[in-house]
Amino acid sequence: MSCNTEQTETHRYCAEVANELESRWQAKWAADDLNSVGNPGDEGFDVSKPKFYCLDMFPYPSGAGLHVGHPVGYIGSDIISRFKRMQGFNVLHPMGWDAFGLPAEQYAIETGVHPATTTRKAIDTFRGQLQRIGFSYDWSREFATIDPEYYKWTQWIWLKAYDAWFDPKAKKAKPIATLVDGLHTGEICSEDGNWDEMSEAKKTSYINNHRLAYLGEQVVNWCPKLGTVLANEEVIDGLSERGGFPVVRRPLRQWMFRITAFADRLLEDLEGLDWPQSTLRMQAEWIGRSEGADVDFAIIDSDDSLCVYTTRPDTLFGVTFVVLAPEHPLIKTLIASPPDGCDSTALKAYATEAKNRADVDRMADAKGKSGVFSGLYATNPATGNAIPIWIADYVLMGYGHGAIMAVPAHDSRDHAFAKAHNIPIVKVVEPNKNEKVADCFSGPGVAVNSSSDLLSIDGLTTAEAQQKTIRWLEENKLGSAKTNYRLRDWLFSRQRYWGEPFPIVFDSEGNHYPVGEAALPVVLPNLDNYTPVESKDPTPLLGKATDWLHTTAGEAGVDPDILPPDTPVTREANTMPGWAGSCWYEVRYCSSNCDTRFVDSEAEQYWMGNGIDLYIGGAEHAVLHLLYARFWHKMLFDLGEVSCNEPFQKLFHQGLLTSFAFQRANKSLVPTDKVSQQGEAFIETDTGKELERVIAKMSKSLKNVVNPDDVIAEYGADTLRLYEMYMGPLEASAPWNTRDIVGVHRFLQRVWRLCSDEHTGEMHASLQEPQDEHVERALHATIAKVTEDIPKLAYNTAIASMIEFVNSATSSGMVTADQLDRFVRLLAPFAPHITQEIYSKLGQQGYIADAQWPTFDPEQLVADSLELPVQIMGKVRGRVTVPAGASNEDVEKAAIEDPAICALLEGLVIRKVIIVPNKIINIVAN
RNA sequence: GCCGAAGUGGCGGAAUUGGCAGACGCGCCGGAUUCAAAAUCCGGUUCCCGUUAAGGGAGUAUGGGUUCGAGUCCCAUCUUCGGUACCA
Repeated sequence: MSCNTEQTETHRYCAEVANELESRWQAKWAADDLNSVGNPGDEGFDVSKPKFYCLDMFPYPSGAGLHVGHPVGYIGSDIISRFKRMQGFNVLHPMGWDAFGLPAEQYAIETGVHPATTTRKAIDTFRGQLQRIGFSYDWSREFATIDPEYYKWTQWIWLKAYDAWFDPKAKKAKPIATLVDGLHTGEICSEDGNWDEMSEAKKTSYINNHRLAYLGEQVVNWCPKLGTVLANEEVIDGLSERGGFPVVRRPLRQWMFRITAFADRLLEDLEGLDWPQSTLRMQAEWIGRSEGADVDFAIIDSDDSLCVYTTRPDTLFGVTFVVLAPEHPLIKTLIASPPDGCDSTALKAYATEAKNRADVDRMADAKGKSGVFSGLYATNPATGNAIPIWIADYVLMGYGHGAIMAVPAHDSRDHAFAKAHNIPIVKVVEPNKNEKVADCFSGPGVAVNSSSDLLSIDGLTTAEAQQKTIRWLEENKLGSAKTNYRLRDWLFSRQRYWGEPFPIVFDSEGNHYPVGEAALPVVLPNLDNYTPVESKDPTPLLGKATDWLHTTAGEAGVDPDILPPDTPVTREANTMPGWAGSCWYEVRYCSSNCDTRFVDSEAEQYWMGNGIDLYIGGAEHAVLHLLYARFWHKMLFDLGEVSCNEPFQKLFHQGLLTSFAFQRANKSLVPTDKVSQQGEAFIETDTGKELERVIAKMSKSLKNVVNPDDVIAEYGADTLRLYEMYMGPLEASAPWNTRDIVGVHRFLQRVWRLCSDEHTGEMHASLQEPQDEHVERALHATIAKVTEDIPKLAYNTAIASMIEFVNSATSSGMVTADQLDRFVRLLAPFAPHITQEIYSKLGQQGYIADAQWPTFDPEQLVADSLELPVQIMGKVRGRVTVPAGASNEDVEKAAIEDPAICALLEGLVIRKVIIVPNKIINIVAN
């Protein structure tokens, strides 16, 4: 791509020219703080202007640096940010770093270098790469989640949650003091008896059990290899999401978030968000609200009863057995004193095995439906029949009550179990007519065989039967309506090193006390050795920092009114998970440098009003990050700390950038550097065998990663930006194809040539000539198209229309300076550097980023005459030209009288003529 | 298994509410320029038939349907990708 070899075309736009002018302008923009936006109250900040907060999901800076897939979304957000700014918005467009978390720590363990060092280095690399692409980020707002000035406030927010409870009546979070007050005045009734008569210890425990951030004993996913517990969301098929190591389940005391209290609001508030449908659905399914009933089953020959949850109370008459999860508390009793018919040895073996089995094994025989009979029977409350109680691992302890009523005729899992263990199957729902039915019908229908002395629901539809059954259950104190959620409380402790420490300490009796605000941040201590403690028992890594760990209440900053300063205390040795920092970063950007509060209120109200206007990021965060961040935001909103209920008003997922990869006949993949092309065929260098070219993710192992630095060196950043946006729709994934880049590069060359002479570098004299009407019309059409496409993020078609304009303007050879000026403004959001250069060459002062967005005249879009296709029986047979605004009669006349059409119509009878104004004419004739 | 999205030339992809399928780019073919090449510029490029041309036919995963007219709407099937996995 060298352009200096040829004397005559020294001034052609090429890599050297692009790189020179791009670096020059970037330096100038940085020196002038072009992209610093300021806040309300700052000098020169015009609050009357509308705001546009456009946020990218901040990256996790890895040692490998950026590849070309990373900037796709960033370019997309940069274009609309620049566009909005030119339209007169105050635009907030920040960037920062999500820098705590497992990958950095794993990398540090491998290299032996402290994660702070490697992470800071990775951040510098990322920043440098991003800056070279020419984004309009306000870098003055940059921060990393590992900055103590930032995680101070992460800890502060956690303390807010620690110091809050969820009022179920008001359906909102409130300070914990309101709970204490309410209990004291009797406004709130404690389930544990009269508040004022409770012991101090009991009161404390009650309060602790109502905090939004609470210490809970949970069966956790412990990963011995990673040396940490993981959230349910971080475990996939029984293996850790990161690393793919086995995960076992064991009980542990951990910090939890009461996210389930917000389940309803997290679900309901999805409505009204401008998000991709698929993501809304995924969130809703993750929350998994279901409506049904709790039903009590009395155990025969016992005073105990069993509570089960069902979504199909209408099938109560079809319950032929009850199943308990292997972890169900009743099983301990069973093993201790086994009833007749109970093989306690088998039961014990089954329960123990199921408990210790990783979920992956448990699921491996999902179809198998193993189980043991308990020896006990329960009474079906509707029929009075005795039904057996079984223990089986297809019932999970973590959902409902860890026990189910089994309806084998109408639930496929119960059906499989009943078949395997010879349990009767009783049909109680008749499908609606004309409905295809498998041997186990689980849809709604009409109740049958559902009558007894106690209750009758025969003939009722499923919905009616459910209502009647629930009413009956409630009247007879046998159960009640119940709503359940799949969502569980959020496990928030990790045993790893590289995370935010919890601002909390324990006394010798294990009571916990918050660190006072003045003592924040609780700084992560330095460790010489952060290799995880690989063990059967969870052991936090910070336990090794003994000097830090053992301290006094005063030293730690605990309020002396709560605990005397000289009390020896132990710090919490767990750290927060990688998600913590990204739960509120969008708020911090409003005033990144504020050191008196987690965010400046005025700035927050201005920028976050109605939420972030556009949030762009990968679909892989559809559930976890977005759910967690919404939860934190709602908590802060309830507590009056932020001004809106939902942080992300509009969400957009950019597509995945894929790359070519090469596959052997056995589907194994070959690294790209071991492949050579011979004609149409791709050959593996080592074996000489032919390979198939397929599309795959970019990955180091496949050696199909493309580095943006290389692309910029060869074509310039403007070309990279244009190419990535021109590949296809922003939301679609597309394969990177180096060969195609030259297309948009040529486009920029033509833009350059439109302005100046390639031989002399001088501006074209013709720029002064009178304007060409066709070029002017084409320009208006292009302005209209681009203005319409950018808000839709339809950048590929916007670029196509600009290419069309340049092509037609080039061939006409008649472009004025004024037209060129308007055109480069149009192109500026996409290619900010070359357009800035031309803008300046045209004699404009200042920066194109601050220029006004060009406007178009709708009248210029209307042509004088139209060429319309004429169809006969739906096939295009000719075309006629009619003046714009011609009446339907005139158009029909023109079509029928057209000689070519006339000839084809010979011998046919015209039945009908359909005219779609300005579109088409169709003649129905036979 | 269930849920969701998608399937258009050699390739990436265009195509308001049903209205000229293949915009734009790549690649390829031809031409100009050049001693030559690269670069650039101009023209062509869905497939099939037609020596060329005029012209004709087929065509948006597959098979049906609705309509004057279907890439777009309806039904069934296939394939790919994403999510989810005993949630009672």
